[in-house]
Amino acid sequence: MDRSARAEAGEDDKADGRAAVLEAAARAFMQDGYAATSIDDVAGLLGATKGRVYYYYRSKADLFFDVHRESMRQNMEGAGRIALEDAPALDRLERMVRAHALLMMTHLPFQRVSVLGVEMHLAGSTTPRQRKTLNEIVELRDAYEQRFVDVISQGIAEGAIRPLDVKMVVRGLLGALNWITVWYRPREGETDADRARMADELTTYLINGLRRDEA
Amino acid sequence: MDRSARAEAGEDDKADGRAAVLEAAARAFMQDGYAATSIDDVAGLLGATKGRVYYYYRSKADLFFDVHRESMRQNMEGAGRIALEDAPALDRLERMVRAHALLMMTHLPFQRVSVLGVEMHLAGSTTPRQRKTLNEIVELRDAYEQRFVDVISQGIAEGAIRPLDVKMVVRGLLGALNWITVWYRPREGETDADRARMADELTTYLINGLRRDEA
DNA sequence: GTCTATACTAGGATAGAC
DNA sequence: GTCTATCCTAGTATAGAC
Repeated sequence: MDRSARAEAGEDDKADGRAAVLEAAARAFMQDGYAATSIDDVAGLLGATKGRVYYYYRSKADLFFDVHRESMRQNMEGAGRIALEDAPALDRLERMVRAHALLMMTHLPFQRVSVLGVEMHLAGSTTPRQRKTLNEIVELRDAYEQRFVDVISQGIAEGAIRPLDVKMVVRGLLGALNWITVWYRPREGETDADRARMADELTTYLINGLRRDEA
Repeated sequence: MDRSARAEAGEDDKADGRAAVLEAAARAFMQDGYAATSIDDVAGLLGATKGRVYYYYRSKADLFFDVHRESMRQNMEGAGRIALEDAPALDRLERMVRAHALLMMTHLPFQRVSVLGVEMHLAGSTTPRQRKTLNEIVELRDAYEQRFVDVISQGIAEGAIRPLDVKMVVRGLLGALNWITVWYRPREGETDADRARMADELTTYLINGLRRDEA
């Protein structure tokens, strides 16, 4: 997708190899879960063997972490940044919600793995180095959620959104959206318009519950 | 909790032993995930060894399945049944939503394991017998979701709910509610009232988005 | 960079004593 | 019913050839 952007970067060769491994890992984890996925499975998706995987990543846990980090990056870049634009809060929020919904579908492997949680699979069994990475990821996620909290707070201040428990509502909102990764599977011949329709339907519902009634 | 109800049943001894193992398994799976949980871990929570666990369950997968089945039973019994009562659809729906939210908190170990999914962990590696059980569980879940679909459809017919894509909205609704198992952790000294407040806040938001505007 | 060994361990499952 | 002892496979990670 953003291949052309990186193509001029120079260090493409190494980065591409690594990215390919990461992509394969995301797909494997999505399908079977963390522990049920073997390094052989990941290599298999690449038409390669373990050696390749271990050349780029020193452990399975590191691979897993990187899938999470990448998905957080996608979210921040795709939806989080909208929070900082200059527009009415409710408009921004609506576009953030729609963008997040679409991200869940278009980047399903990464997003599904991320949604199912880090803590779940690596409780305890981490090295200090990995612990640090884990903390970074949690911070990224918190920062992302905070964007939603901020925009909704602004919407309340602007009078477009009724007063409510912002933190609780953000949890509900993101839960509804993240849940997409649980039920969504791309269908044969599905178009962008199909996905847009699903995202719109959800967005309408979730935004509607926030509006200050003015009908 | 429902100890006294079963106390007169007679076959209590065997059932209780089994239930204790199941409870321990739910807690273990919740904490570490399916694959990262060893049978020794489950036994450890009971202050016992493998032997006890294998006496009641023939495999780890069977244990996992039973956690799912139990959580589905809790949902149907606690929230699903409300769908069949005799009252305006929107009233029933509101109570179903609140009940489901509370179930997520009060039965967290079972519910969290269930939410994180069956397919995820046991893709492929199942015996025919287990495959059958798996299908039963999926059917239970579908039947439960259908209750929500039905009630919302009735609400639309009654004119209390605006016309919308019912299936999509149910996915959003249950996603927001199931997500509770991801962020919720019981806090020291937390009361029923605290949990009720959280459930109410979410319920208000999620029901609000469905209402036909009549302000 | 990528492969083919191979070492090493964790953990599911079973047999049989008590 | 519950335990201990044991078998056995799967799968992470590494070493070293190519």
